[in-house]
Amino acid sequence: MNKRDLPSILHVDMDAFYVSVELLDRPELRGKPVIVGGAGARGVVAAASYAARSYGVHSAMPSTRARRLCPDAVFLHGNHARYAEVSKRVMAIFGRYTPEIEPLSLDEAFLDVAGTIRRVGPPAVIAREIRDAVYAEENLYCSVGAATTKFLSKLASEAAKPLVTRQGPKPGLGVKVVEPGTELDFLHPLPVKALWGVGKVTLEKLQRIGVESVADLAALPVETVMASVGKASGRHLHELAHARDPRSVVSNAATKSVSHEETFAHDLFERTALDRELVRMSDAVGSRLRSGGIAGRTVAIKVRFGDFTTITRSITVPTAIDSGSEILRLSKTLLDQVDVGAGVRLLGVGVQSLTEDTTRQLTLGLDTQPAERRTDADAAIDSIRARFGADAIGPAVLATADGLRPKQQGDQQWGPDETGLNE
DNA sequence: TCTGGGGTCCTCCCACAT
DNA sequence: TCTGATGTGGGAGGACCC
Repeated sequence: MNKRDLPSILHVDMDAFYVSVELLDRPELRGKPVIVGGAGARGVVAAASYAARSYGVHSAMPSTRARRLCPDAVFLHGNHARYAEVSKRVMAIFGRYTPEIEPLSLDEAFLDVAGTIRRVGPPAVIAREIRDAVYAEENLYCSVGAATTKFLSKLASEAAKPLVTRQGPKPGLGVKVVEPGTELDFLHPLPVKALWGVGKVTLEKLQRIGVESVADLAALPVETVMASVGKASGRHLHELAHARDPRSVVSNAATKSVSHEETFAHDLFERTALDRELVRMSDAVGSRLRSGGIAGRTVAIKVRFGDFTTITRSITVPTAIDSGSEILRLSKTLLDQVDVGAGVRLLGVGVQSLTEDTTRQLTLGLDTQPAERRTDADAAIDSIRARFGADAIGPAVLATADGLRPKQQGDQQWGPDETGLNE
């Protein structure tokens, strides 16, 4: 039997992951509406407990709106490092069943268990065992979908989730298997929005040609769909609507970009203030590149103004860089081209066109400091941070006002916190 | 309603080389 | 030598995902 005759692709999705991890440390909040996210005026909801969801609160919702919908909700700032640590242990549990793991985020992953069936049993049994193991070892629930393709398994895990009702949450299936031969019966009644890649804009385009359900989309000629939403998306969505998805589970996918961006509690108008933020962000991006053993040739900045219009500017250099000072210099050059007089709401720095070759760094004729010395300096910074912690050393320009702590991933994941919560 | 952060992928446009 | 077609890479913006 061909291995794809079995629903051997699993999608495992942790239930309300961030909130559930918080509840491990604060069991007194169980059953209550709890929201993890930015509590400030510009914050958003990262995760909501099922009790909070029954008030209509959902992730990506502005925190101000969530507070209006659910005034009694407990807001927690969140702890990215803690979630990453728990996630690592959960992924290790998956690893006992298959080496073919493709994490999508901290709280979900695809697993290819075709090679596990002989040892453990059919995919439904493997899914149940994984779910039980995660609960037994981490006291966390997850939902598991199993199907012959990636996107069907993802939809299946969604179907296995707890139900949100006005009366409160109801337990879900926990495990949902889409048996081969029943794919279209499962898929076609779903709203077209359920397809991966259909967001607000694409949904509106599809609705204009009369598409509401996946079945509607499948019934159209592919040319009609392509004319509506574009060639690549149209062909892709039409294939998905027929349950065709040849993508396989990719473990160890290479990172394609590293970036750091931040929304400020209040718009910044002064170039000096923006330059200080660039120093922090460039330092953070460089540090993350070096810790991952990668470097990149394209440096990009992102600027969002007070009216929410957003621009990006980028520059590509001949040789890959991973040094904070190099990234800073290029990002400053890019910011020079932007009129920031209108006030900046968000600033970001990123590096793309990544490669693992970090052996050579050139000065590119733009710097007065020899590249070799700068690379040595970066190495020294990295080793001091590794030994004494992230606060131990940092750019001198930041030392007076904000201490030395460099920006780290997840520091301000869900918007600026100006409320003093969790202080 | 008033919109975070970190990513990936797609599309369009332009410049340049062949 | 000039011109158009074509391919490619960079830059920018946008949609979408968690």
